[in-house]
Amino acid sequence: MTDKPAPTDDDVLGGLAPSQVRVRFPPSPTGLLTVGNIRSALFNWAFARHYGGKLVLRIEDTDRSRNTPEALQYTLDSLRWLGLNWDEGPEVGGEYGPYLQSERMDTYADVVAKLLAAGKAYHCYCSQEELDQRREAARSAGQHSGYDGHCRSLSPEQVQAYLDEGRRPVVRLRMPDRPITFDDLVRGEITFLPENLGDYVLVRANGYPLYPLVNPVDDALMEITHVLRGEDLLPSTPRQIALYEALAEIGIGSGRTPRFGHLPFVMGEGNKKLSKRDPGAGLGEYMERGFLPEGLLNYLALLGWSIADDRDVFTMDEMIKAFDIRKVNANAARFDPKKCEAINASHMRLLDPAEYTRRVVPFLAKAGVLPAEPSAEQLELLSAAVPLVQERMNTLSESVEMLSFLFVPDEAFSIDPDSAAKVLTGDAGAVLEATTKALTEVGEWKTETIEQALRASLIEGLGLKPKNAFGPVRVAISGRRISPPLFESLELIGRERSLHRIEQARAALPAD
RNA sequence: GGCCCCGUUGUGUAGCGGCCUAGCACGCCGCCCUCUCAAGGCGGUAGCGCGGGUUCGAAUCCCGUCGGGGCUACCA
Repeated sequence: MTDKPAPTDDDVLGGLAPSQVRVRFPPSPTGLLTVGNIRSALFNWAFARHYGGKLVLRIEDTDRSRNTPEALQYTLDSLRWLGLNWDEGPEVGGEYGPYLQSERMDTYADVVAKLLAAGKAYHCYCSQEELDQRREAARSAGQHSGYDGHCRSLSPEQVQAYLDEGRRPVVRLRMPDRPITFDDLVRGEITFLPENLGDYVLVRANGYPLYPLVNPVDDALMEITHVLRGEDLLPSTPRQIALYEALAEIGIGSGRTPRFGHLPFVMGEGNKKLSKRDPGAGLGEYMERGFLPEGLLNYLALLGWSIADDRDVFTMDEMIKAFDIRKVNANAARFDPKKCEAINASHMRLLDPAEYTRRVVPFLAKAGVLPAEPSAEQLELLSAAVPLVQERMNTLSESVEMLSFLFVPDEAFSIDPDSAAKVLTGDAGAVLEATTKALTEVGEWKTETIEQALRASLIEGLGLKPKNAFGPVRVAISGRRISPPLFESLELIGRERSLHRIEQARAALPAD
């Protein structure tokens, strides 16, 4: 039996050699990157790396005031932090530059002139009011509300009349009068009928080029082969295809219409697309909270894609190897902060301890626990402590409160009041007294000997349950009820400081 | 309103006509381990939106329906 043929790479590549793949990520540097943006960037990156093609970073800054140099730099830094490196674009150059649209205005003007000369585009003199009026009329008649083609074939006299009225025209693309069908890489075949595709504006009356013009023009000129982007752009795809075809006919660009793949939305709470103002949407939060780039990326990859049916933690190298745009899901996914953390935590545990140490230093420094450049001793202590906390943390920043008691000088050491109230009650006195005695008598100051001494003294000697025996000691030396393992912690702190802290805690005990 | 996309447990997914009395992960609940918290182990909870077809057989194919979302700018 012959079923439908199994999809092959060639269905995606369409005759291209893998290394000819050129994809792009075109952020508009208007602020921060959102997790949705990042997911798009990630899929493009993984796609390019999978085939050994190129990832182009193009900055879509045609929109005036919203863009600042700082925002651009922040965007670049963010991508670097994530490790989503690009082959062409700002800071790395390339054959197809410039990569900032604001520096390509001459190109757009030139393309528009050619489009106009070839009759692919035309001037439209309709005023906003006239447009609104006719659109409203069409809409209430249950018709499509796109442009009605009013200025498609104006006579020279009519044009002159409009000009005499002082009207300034926009430029519209002449849409073909036939259905436009394309085979979406994630959704399959999609068709739009011509009656729903009005001629759209390429250039504003003030001469300013618009996104629907510059985006496809740059894709054509930069010879982009695959466009992977959010599904919000799906409805504008047939218009872009029409532009590509017009450009091809007048010899601009590669002449090849790229393949499209529309990625599902990343949604937030409720049922709306995650917008940049939603909490949890911006990359900044994740950086500050100490997410690992590989953890965040791994989670984001799971939103619409999966590497296997029984596994969801993987490295970016594994993703590159396995990534397949055809296996991307078409339905919108909700961002789940809990799972994002869980995946990140898995990567935290996977980290080499030395690497964990290196990465956690900035967080300890920021919290004032360590200097920006810790001493050799401090680093040694940190290295010894990392294995104790590594598997207990979801994010790097959480490590701070788990580790600070090791570094804080005695005079600055304090006990969490809540923990003290619950554990350091009057009858903890006996426990601490016995602890002091036992610890004083410990021979070699090692985890094992410490544990032995305390168990003998508190469990066997005082007949306490482990929880009740060690709780007060834990709070006394770490300041919190939740801490790294106790005996190891005692070893790291050293006998002097341990005894000192226990004395402090005894002194602070409520008298009863 | 019009056009388009989407629809498997709470969430993310696996599933591409029989392997599904639907797998995995997160979450949640319980148990074990245990010096706290984690980690780890074991078990549990909960799903194919609905209705028609097609077929010996449908989560899988078709149609309809309902629901959700997007687009509908001289923003990007």
